[in-house]
Order: sequence, then C-alpha cells, then structure tokens
Amino acid sequence: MLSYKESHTLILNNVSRFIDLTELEKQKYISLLSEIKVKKKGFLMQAGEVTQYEYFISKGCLKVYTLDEDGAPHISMFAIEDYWTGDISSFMTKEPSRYYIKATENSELLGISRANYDVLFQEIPKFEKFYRILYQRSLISYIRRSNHGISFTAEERYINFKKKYPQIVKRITQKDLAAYIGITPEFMSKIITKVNRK
Amino acid sequence: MLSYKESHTLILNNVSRFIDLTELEKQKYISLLSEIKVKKKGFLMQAGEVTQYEYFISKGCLKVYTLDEDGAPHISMFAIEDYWTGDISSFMTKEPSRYYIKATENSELLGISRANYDVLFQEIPKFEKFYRILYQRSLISYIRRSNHGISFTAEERYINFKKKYPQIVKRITQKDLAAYIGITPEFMSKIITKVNRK
DNA sequence: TAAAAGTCTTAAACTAGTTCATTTTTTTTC
DNA sequence: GAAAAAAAATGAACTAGTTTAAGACTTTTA
Repeated sequence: MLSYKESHTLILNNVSRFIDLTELEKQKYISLLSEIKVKKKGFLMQAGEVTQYEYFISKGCLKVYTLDEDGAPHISMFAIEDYWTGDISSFMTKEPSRYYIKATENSELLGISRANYDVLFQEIPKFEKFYRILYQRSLISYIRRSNHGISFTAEERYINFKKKYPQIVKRITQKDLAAYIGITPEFMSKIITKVNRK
Repeated sequence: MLSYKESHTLILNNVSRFIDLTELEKQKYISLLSEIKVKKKGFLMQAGEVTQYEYFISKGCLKVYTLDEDGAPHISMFAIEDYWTGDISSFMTKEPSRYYIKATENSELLGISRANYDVLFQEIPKFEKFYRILYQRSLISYIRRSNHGISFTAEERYINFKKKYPQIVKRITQKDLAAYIGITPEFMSKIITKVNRK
C-alpha cells in the first residue's frame, strides 16, 4: 500500500464517493494528472484561450467569470478545496472560452488535460460512471440555480447563498459576491446593511 | 433487420448520436422503455410525487415548472420532440419532486423507470457514456442559462430565446413564455409590442 | 510605514420591471 | 356556433435595483 501526497489523497477520496478504484487504477489515474499552482490574482485561464484542463482544487479559492460588453464581470462560480472547475464547454468543443478563472487566494490544483481525459475513459471505463454522476449532480444544482436567478429577489438570493455556502462567503469580497448574485456592489452593500440590522 | 415504430426510431437516433448499439442492444434497450400518452392540459407528474420516470418526448410539447409561495409558476423548461425531460433530482434521490410537468399539446413519450435505469447500466454499460455526454451537454446549457438570468435584461432574454428556439416560441403562450423568462405577463406583452415595433 | 489602490458606505436621481384594474381578442367547450 | 374561459393589451401608480458621485475604511505594494 503506497502512501499518497495530500492533494492526491483528496482527489482519490473525491472520486471514491462514486466509484471504487483498485490500487493500480489509482496509480494510473494519478499519473494522468498535472499539478498546477496559481498565486493570488493570477489567471488559470483567460477568455479567448482554448481550455487545456479540467481542474480539481486541492487548496485555495478561485472565481470563474465572464466580462460583458461594458466590461462588467459576471461570476458563475467560486471554487474552493474539493471542488471541480474549468470551462467544460471549451474543454469539450476545443473552441475558445469566454471565461476567465482567477485565483482569489494562492491556490493548488490538479488538472486533467483533454488528451488524458480521453485516455482515462479508455483505460479505466469506470470513469464514465464517475463523470456521469458528477455531471448529473452539477446539472441538478445548475437547474435549480437557473430558476433561482429569475425567481428570487437579490435579497433572497443573498440570504440563500449565505445559508448554503457560509465558508465561501467568509473568503470572498462583497464586490465579488455582488458579481455572483447579479447586482451592483452598491446595492449589495445596502442589502447586507439591511439584513444585518434585522 | 427489424423495423421499429416511429417513436423507437426517434429515440434510437437520439441515442446513436453519442454511442453505437448492436441490433441486440437496441432491442434490449427498447424493452426497458414504457410508452406514455398525455392529453393537452394533462399532468405527467405533480409536485409532492416521487418521479417514476425519465422521459423522452416523441410527439408534443410539455412545460416543467414549480409554483412559488404566492402560487406563481416558474417554468424551468419547455420540452418538445427529441428532447429529454423529467426531474432528475427526484429521480435519483427518490425524494418528492417540487416540479409539475404539464402537456401543452397532446403528447407521446417514452419513459425509463428508475429500476430499469439501473438495469440499463448493468446490461449495457455503454449507456454510462451516453448519459455522461447527455448530462455534460445539458450542464453546459444550464451553466450558460444560470448566468443569463442575472446578466441580461428581460428584453435581451426574450430576444435570445426567440433566436435560439424559434420553433418553441410559436407553440407556447405569451404567458408561459413570461413564466420562463421570469417576468409578469403584462411586461412580456409590453416587450413584444416594443420589439415588434422596431 | 507611507502612498496608492482597491473596497465599502451613503445618498439622490433615475430606469426596469411589478401590481392592479379594465377592456379587447382569442381559444375552448358544450 | 354561442357562451364561457383564458390570453393579451393598455395604462397609472408603485418598488427593486442602477447610476453617479463623493468620502471613509482596508489592503497591498514599494
């Protein structure tokens, strides 16, 4: 029985939630991953590039966002330890991404390249199941979120986010939270003042 | 070479976009499906029930929606021929659904039950790949849509929807479109008048 | 550790979208 | 094919969220 470095243990635990791997498969899987570090304010990728990796975060915090025609950011997700991130659309189609991924803390990631993603399915077909379930679960939460944005007021969306992701709220700026909730930083400030007053 | 009924040809074509099945596998797959008909205004399922099936629409049009505390509907998708629908969350967790699915036209569907979904993966593991890709693609469009709702004005959302789904716009009421876009029917009416005037 | 840059707060004037009420038009039903 | 029901249009008064601008507070950087 080998012993793994911290980041590898973390990703193997993540994978083992949905599928069981033999020791050999674990080693094979890890051999397909690259280690990546990004400093705070550094970019993991920028709009216009074709995504090279899907990422697993072993340490840190990142934001995934687009810029609209006015240059205003719209954050689509915050990713912290034990989360997966990237631009699955660009990763699959090999077309240029519209997203930026920027570290809001010094971060460490494991990445699987597009080529190795294909190798993975050939060598360990079980990973079809892993990704089937991973995408299924992400899909459930995005279906919910896509209704959320149009069905709730900004104040309700803030309260829900804070309840669901208390650890994340503490690690990000109010301004970034506003860009995620879909309002101006000024209105975010008003909401927080109002909610705390209660 | 067998010949299949229309709905079966349609679903086999859909599946064959992502995986290749042998003749035997096709027959096995079809044996796991149930045929379902719903009349216009009829419910395929209602909130509070545990979802029994995932559905493929071979004919007709349906809307998937929740009701908020005020009883106002929020439509999360319209499903027409060659689309998949259901409540994937309730289907997987076996918890009661919060969704209603109602036919807006007389419709015909093929359903796979939760039990047969598990059998399917055991007997034809290739379907892990099919669902991996199906969920991946749905995920891409829901990620996009979840930003959409908070990043664009109602008028922009309407224009985008009309451009992307011109066939659907023609088949649904303005009121239902409003419940999808996330605005009141009155404001939807104003937007349409304004956009057509241009 | 001082200066610079970025974040947060507050407030006044504005705009997108809601609510409520009424009338007209279209669709459904018997 | 007439009556009933539902959908669409219109308008006036309202509310949630934006814009712009300025000052206070915090964090980053040299």
